[in-house]
Amino acid sequence: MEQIKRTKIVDLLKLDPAGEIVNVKGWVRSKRGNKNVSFIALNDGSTIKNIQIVVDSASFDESVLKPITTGACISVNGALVASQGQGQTMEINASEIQLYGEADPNVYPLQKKGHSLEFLREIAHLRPRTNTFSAVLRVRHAMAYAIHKYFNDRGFFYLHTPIVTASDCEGAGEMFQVTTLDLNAIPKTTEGGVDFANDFFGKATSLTVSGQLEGELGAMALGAIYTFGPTFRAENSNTPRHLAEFWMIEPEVAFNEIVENMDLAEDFLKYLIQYALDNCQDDLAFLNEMWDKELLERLDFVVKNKFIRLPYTEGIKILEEAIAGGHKFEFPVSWGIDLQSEHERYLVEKHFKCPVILTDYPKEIKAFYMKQNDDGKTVRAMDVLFPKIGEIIGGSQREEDYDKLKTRIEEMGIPMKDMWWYLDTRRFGSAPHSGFGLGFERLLLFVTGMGNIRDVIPFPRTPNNAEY
RNA sequence: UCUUCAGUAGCUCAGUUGGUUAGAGCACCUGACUGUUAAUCAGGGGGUCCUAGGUUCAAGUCCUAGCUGAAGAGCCA
Repeated sequence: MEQIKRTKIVDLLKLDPAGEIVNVKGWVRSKRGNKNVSFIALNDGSTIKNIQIVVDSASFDESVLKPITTGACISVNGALVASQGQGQTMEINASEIQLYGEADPNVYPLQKKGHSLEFLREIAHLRPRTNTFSAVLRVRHAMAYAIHKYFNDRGFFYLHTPIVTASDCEGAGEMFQVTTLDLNAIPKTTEGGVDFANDFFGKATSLTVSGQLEGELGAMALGAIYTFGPTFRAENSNTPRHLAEFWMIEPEVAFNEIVENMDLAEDFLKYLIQYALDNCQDDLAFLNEMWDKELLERLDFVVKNKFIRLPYTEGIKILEEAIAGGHKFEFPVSWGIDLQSEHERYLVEKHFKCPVILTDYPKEIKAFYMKQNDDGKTVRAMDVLFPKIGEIIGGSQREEDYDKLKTRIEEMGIPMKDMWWYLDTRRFGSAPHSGFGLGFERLLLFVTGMGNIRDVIPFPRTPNNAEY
């Protein structure tokens, strides 16, 4: 086969189809035709679009064409010409075809017809070859890039916080233990507990549930930082919105107060969504057509409208008025409750029909590190609530006062021995600062319109599932 | 973890108040067709009805337990 430099399909489609000889390599999506001519829809992952390969049967031996089935990988040399057919502007008249790898149709699980997402989850090693997952994964990449670009352009520094952590008080849920101890012969202390003195780190360690506390250390030196890495929660959560391993973005900014934190969160989300609209048109158009007919409309709406900013106390009033007006909730509403999903959904989807930033929650239902308001009852928390997916961002202004923070830690029974380094930020050169956490896969749920979080990460980790 | 629903061909599903040999579409194989668009047309092969018990003359269908998946809830991002 003649050696010609390969052109990706995404680049090919920008060329003038004037008969230039090109090479494409990719995976066969379908082959159809008659005894005179065959049409191969070829995809190489560079775009959701296929290139049509036209094969004149007279020019090729049947033994060459037969193994070219759905899923096979081939390399094609041929002339890039304007298409005679209706469905595409250009196509390649094949002159040479090389088979890289066949895909026995009797056992290859992907067909040219559609599959259920549940079935595709069982073949996570092959599902990136489908239109839906390749589109989702390209959008995922674009969002990861846009996140780095957003922060870099604004002078934030990317801080790498540890994945293995010794603090068990990050306060965000159950943790996975990390150990090299022999689980069949666990050493015990004289009191009967596990003796971690001989463990790898000499103490109990876990996988991180949040990089926030370390992020604060960075912000108090570099001014503005963000983290973007994997986090782990050993919660037995079986929902379309939870993963045991997921990626989180956590910006932290010195001197920002709660309003500036809200400004940052809103601007950041709108930037990312606009970036997707500008750079992932083909993939979003496909997802809109295939899975969620209101996707583009919804993305456009979020970019164009101001988020509602609402104190928790006002939110409770609205919910109480709704009840007075005859609306039925499963859970009761009163000041001090943690809002249930149905309450958040009412505010976002029924009352405002717009993203909502809820602020100033009762301190009892929020984490120890949030800055206490002067009313003595609430803290400067902010949750960004989105239609369809609920809480997409959780954040706050942090308590910068050493004594107030220490008191709160004691009140909540958090072991002080693990917190000394965190408290040092308030002992030495403390300053107001704020930050938030954005769940990367929750963002992707919203941007792609997919309904289940297991379908926006290549290899989902959920309770009872760590295949691949 | 709780509640609800589901599990029948490779995939998506139908299968009546329990009643002959369990069906369809797609996929696959064979053939037809001079340019198709998830091509079309004709024919063919393909089943541990999730598993284990139970009720019954008779179970894909009813009951019990388990396994798996999904949706809702809790927790949260």
